[in-house]
Amino acid sequence: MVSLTAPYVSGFLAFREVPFLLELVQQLREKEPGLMPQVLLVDGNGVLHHRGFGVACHLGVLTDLPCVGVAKKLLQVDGLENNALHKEKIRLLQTRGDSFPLLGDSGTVLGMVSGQPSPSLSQALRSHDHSTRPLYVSVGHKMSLEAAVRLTCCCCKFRIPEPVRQADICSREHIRKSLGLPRPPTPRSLTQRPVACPRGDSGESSGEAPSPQRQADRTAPGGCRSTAHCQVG
DNA sequence: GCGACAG
DNA sequence: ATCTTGTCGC
Repeated sequence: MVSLTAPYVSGFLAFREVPFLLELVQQLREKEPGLMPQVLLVDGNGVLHHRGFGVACHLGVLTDLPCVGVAKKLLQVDGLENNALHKEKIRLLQTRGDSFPLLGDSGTVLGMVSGQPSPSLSQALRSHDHSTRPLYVSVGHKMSLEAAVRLTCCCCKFRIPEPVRQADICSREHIRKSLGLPRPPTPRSLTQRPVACPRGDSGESSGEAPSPQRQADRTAPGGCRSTAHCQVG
């Protein structure tokens, strides 16, 4: 468990979370090199950012590991808007793996919107609610957007990629056990969790979702939680 | 009051 | 992020 001090400010997520994620990767390098992931799925954006350098880029450069930015909401930058047209494109995504590029005013493809990862989920939501939300995938470091989208999609059992989802679940559980239920008077709890996946030769590559390996949770003023996950191809 | 808002 | 409301599926 760690304690964050920097507040969350849109556009500056990396300054709040990268220090701790980087430390975890470094600890893994020296203590469990065999568990070093080949790629990290980061809960946030890569080049889909105000300055073209989101948290996934930061972590990638500092760790020298391939990174993918996976956001749940569109960061409206470079002219990109979560407007009616955008929503219509999302609505047209029909099957698992369907996606469309996010082309900014600058002419740069900043990322891809990935459709319903789960067939069952998409069908259920489509029949009753068109609000099924996509994932916003962007390049973080050392990987093409196409590969990033494919990898992300392959990690999805449900909407959120399993490495990210498990880190989320585990960190919440950790906080629940150590701090108990959050109380209104006290600062909100915030967590952060990186997940590591073993390389193919380890017993884990049984074709299943990468299991969460490590997590670092931290509480801070204004708490929040973020995750960096790693996944093996 | 309204729009924005990665986590 | 967190919270609330509503709906469907298991």
